Amino acid sequence: MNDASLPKPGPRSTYRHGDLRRALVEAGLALAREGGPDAIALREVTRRAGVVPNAAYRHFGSLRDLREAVRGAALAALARAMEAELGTAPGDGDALARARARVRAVGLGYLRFARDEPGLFRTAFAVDAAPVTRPDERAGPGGLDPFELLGSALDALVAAGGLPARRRRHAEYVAWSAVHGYAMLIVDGPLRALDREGAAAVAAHLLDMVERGL
Amino acid sequence: MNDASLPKPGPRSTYRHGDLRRALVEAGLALAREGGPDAIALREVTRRAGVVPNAAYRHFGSLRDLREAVRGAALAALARAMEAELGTAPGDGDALARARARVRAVGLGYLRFARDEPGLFRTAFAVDAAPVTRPDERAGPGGLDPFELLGSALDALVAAGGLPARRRRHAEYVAWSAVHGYAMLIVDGPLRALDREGAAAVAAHLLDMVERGL
DNA sequence: TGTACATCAGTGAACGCGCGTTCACTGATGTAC
DNA sequence: TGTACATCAGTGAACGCGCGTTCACTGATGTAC
Repeated sequence: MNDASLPKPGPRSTYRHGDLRRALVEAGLALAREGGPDAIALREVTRRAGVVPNAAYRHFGSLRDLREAVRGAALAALARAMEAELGTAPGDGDALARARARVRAVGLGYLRFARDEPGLFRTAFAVDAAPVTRPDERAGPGGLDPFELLGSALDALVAAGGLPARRRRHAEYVAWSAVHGYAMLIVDGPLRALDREGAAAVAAHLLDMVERGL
Repeated sequence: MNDASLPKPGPRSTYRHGDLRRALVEAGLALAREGGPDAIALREVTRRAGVVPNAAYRHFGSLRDLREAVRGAALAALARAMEAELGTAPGDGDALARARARVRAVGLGYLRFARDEPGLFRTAFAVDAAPVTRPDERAGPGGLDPFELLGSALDALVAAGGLPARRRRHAEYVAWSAVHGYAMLIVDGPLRALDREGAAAVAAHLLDMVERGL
């Protein structure tokens, strides 16, 4: 959070903060991690950043804008988790097997993030009347946001002959729905009670169904 | 809301309310319908019920309890929508076709409710640290809650030979996840932008996938 | 049938809280001369 | 290299708000005699 790029550690010695915008988003992420999207309060965020409440208004027009920035950062964290899982997908086998493995990895990364960071996951998909984030704010290191990562894995699957092109269009929404729903039920909902291995087994069945169903 | 069982219409003429508990839950449902679970505020609920704020404490121990009651009522409304859709499922064809149609109806009812009542839908699945509702509070007229309706449709599918018994266990979660995820993405999320017929087409594909994938 | 009384659902007033946002300010920083 | 100055990021104090919850109360209702 307070990384080495800030002028000095501890209580600020310089009058200016240095990188307050970033610090506010980081504090917002920490709150979201702990308590979900509703836990992001302007006063608490500035408190954690060691700054007076209205200082936030130099960087965000309103609480809403701050929340939106935090939401973008949560989406970027999700994208990062998906990319990490993609990185472990096997590179051997034929093109079709590799493409299938990548689609599966996208789903697994999504589910892993939901399980490990429920607060951030909920934040990433929080309702907000004006859901506009700058594309680069919600992308992972590869420059793609979570939805685009899925899209590109499906494109590769089509190219490898694993998915008829005419099914491509809805495939995106259908696959996403299945994985998203499971994530929600685990994170939020009635499936919270499932133990770790039960959850993993259901996840495997779910991804099987998506593969078969596409 | 104020139905004929209440002593008199308009401003209360009698000192006692008559059925305040019910009136509070109804007012909570109205708020949830308009603004989702977070819109359920004790003061606003009592205001709408025409009663002083602390009157609510005769019927609920805290705001949390009131919210939980409203959540149960939202689940019951969902169950009602699913039962309504089940009522339109074709009764002709062989047992297998009928069982399939019923599973599909369960999914369609769920999606229809999510589309028509997004606020109630979100309320029905709102996180709350102590998620305990009395079973009869969340059931539809048939006495089953939404999850049990799905379960019974799947049982019938197994009985009709449409689903291998060994797949029964996870089928519940897998099917639910797919439908729930789509509902969430439509209600809350990035798929809000889909128009009505696009949404219906994707829904059909999704249910196809579930049928095939099970 | 009439009266005294206990019950308890709803009243009225007040509490302290954290919130988002506003205003006029101040003083560290970087730039122009 | 040194000085005057404009900029603007963060300060300090205050606002009004709606919230959940508490307390002591009151008076309509139903019951016992």
